[in-house]
Amino acid sequence: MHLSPDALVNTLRAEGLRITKPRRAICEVIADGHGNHLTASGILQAARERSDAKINQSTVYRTLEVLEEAGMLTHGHLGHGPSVYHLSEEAGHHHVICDSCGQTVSIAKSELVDFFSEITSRTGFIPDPTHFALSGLCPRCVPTTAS
Amino acid sequence: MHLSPDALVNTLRAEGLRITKPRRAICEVIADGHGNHLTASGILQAARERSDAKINQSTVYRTLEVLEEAGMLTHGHLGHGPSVYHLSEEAGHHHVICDSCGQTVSIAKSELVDFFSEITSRTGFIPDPTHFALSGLCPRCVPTTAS
DNA sequence: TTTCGTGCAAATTGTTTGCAATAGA
DNA sequence: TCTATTGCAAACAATTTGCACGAAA
Repeated sequence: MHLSPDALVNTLRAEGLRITKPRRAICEVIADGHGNHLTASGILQAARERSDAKINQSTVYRTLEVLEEAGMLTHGHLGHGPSVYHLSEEAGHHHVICDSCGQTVSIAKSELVDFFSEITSRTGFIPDPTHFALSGLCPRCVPTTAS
Repeated sequence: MHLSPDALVNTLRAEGLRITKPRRAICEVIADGHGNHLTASGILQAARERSDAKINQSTVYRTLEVLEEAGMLTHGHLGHGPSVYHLSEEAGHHHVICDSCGQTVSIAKSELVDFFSEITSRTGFIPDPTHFALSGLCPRCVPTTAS
């Protein structure tokens, strides 16, 4: 179901890029993090743990960039804080994040098609659901809005 | 139609806060920027131009914070780059931003109610349309998607 | 062997904070 | 007066960049 690290690595190879230890480790972390919203620093940490190579933060950013250009990876913004990354394959959902507690929930892209087609017909824009989060308040954080 | 600077200033006063030259200038800039997406540094620049007082960036941030707490101001994130600010009054719209050229378009909140109520019934989340941007591609930047 | 990719350190950008001086109420 | 607010400078967090070395192809 989920992409294997090799799929990522092979894509890089197919692009004529070199496969290095840091890149391999980063690919593994990303492939492993299925469904999770990984941050650059989280990826760095995890990559360091699983590789004996010395890995630098800038290498992580550069590799993420390369993977994004290859179309394998997508990043999004969940409000404040660092960007989050996940496989493009798994990007078929919309993030909803709680302003108050940070909890996130996903909504399948298929449930948004009506909304998106409406936006397109109204504005001409073609929405990219992989890149934006919808903020709001989760049930737990909704104030007992009396006052 | 649009809020006057005095409305902002008076709100601050009503909260027991002091009215200083920097604050007044910042309120003027915000009230004037109706509909625009102001950034902190843009506000600083404009405030400096219209006031003889020396205004510091940190004062801008602190004043924006105070105005947000007072419910007058809202900030949002349009993907990369700095946060954008506008009057809460004018926040009844959704931002759509082009990933490629940065052009933004607004969609009235009223056109999103169906979508939002669907999200609420599905997830329990209450969306806050003032805080998120929807990214995508504008008509001009849509590739002649043949391949 | 030839470049591409790396680590490192320093630069950038956006934002926040500590603190002593200042100026609203 | 009295304390909220300010300017300043320094701290911070996320990300980017220049550069010489090291290692994939």
